[in-house]
Amino acid sequence: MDRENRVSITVIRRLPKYYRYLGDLIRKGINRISSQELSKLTGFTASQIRQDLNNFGGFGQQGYGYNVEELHSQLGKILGLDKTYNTVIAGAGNLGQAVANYKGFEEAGFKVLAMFDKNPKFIGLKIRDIEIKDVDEMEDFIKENDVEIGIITTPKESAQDIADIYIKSGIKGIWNFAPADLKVDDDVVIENVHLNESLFTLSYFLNNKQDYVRG
Amino acid sequence: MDRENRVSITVIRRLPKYYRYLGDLIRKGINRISSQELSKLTGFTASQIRQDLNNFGGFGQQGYGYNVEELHSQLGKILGLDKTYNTVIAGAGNLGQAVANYKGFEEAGFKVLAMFDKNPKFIGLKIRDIEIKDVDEMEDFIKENDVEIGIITTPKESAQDIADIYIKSGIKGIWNFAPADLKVDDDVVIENVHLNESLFTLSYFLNNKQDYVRG
DNA sequence: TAGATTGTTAATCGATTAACAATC
DNA sequence: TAGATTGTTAATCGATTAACAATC
Repeated sequence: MDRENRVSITVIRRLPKYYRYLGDLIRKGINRISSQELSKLTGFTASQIRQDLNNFGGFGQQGYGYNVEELHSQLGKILGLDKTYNTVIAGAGNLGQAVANYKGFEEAGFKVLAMFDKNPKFIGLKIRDIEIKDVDEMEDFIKENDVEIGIITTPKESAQDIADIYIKSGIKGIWNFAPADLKVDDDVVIENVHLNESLFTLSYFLNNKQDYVRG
Repeated sequence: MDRENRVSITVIRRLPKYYRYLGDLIRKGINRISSQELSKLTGFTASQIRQDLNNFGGFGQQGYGYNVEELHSQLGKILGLDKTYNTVIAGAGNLGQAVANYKGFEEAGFKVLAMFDKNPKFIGLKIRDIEIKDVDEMEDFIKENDVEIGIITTPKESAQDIADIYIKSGIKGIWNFAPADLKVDDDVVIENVHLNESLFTLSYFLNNKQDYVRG
């Protein structure tokens, strides 16, 4: 797949939502769904859903719809959730601990091997069975343990330094919670969780909801 | 501003980023910036930046650019950051504690008055000076304390119940961290932070980066 | 004034919606 | 078979980019 036919980011960002609802349906024992029913669940139009899915193949069947389990599994593969990833967390404060404690990530295949911090009060502690180590050991640890994803839950002042260590260590995917835009090599993927921006957006809509309600 | 000329959500979601960079510039003592320089910082095109800002007024000056402090202040007003908000957090686990501990939110005007949980092991504890109370007291507390924003950091199973209490108590803005889409009245604004979806998106791009790099 | 840069219109591009033939 | 629903093309809509006159 070259640039010409790569799938747009807006489509990709809808896939996890399909995946989540399909997982819910499996748990409810439902094994068939139409684009129209999926539309009701997700809020995307049926047309959009069919378009989105057809970027990756014809998963449906005319007159029937989609097999829930099959589609869930296909989307899992597309999203790369059919394998496991070794991750580390830099920043052992509450946010780092929250991520480390969240079992949903491990169930989805994202295993936190270790956490790192520079504050001695954290070093040596354990979150579940995950040890908090000195950040000075991070580079070696990543190289020795096949770590693919680096998570950043430090204050923004340290975020770029951590990113630099991650990249030097060979990490290609960074999940960044610090409110900063990190500079990284072209072949490194960054996904930002900018909580400030999210909160400020809420604030905007709270103050302007009359313009958007029933619009 | 009616439906016809309301500003699109894609524009709104860029505003916090402008706001953040302008704050950085103020701290650096820079008091003037052109759309082109702001483009370099943010990654949006200069044309887009001028279009975005002109949705709200002509903040610039031909031949000069934008006054940093003035633009920052205007964007702050637009985003509703020129006032303060009372908030509460439902869910006193790590994520709730992380939000409660994050001083950046308070500096931006979002004050956490209390946290609520149903687990007795949390009730009575304090995060900074924020008390964790029994969720049964939540409705009364919200009504008595002018709470405008409700934050949800519970597991997904409780999220809808919490949202229902929030709405019953008169809250109009919900910041939801649970991996669920909440059903709320039309006049209630929800901003979701879906960490799963973010992580899965990272996973997709990590597995398909060859298609997107240098694209 | 001359140079710079905005505000704004027009052109382009991309994403969403509508429609329907294909087909299970 | 008849009914249902996909896959896919065409039409529409909206967002981004380009261009330039206005103006500081």
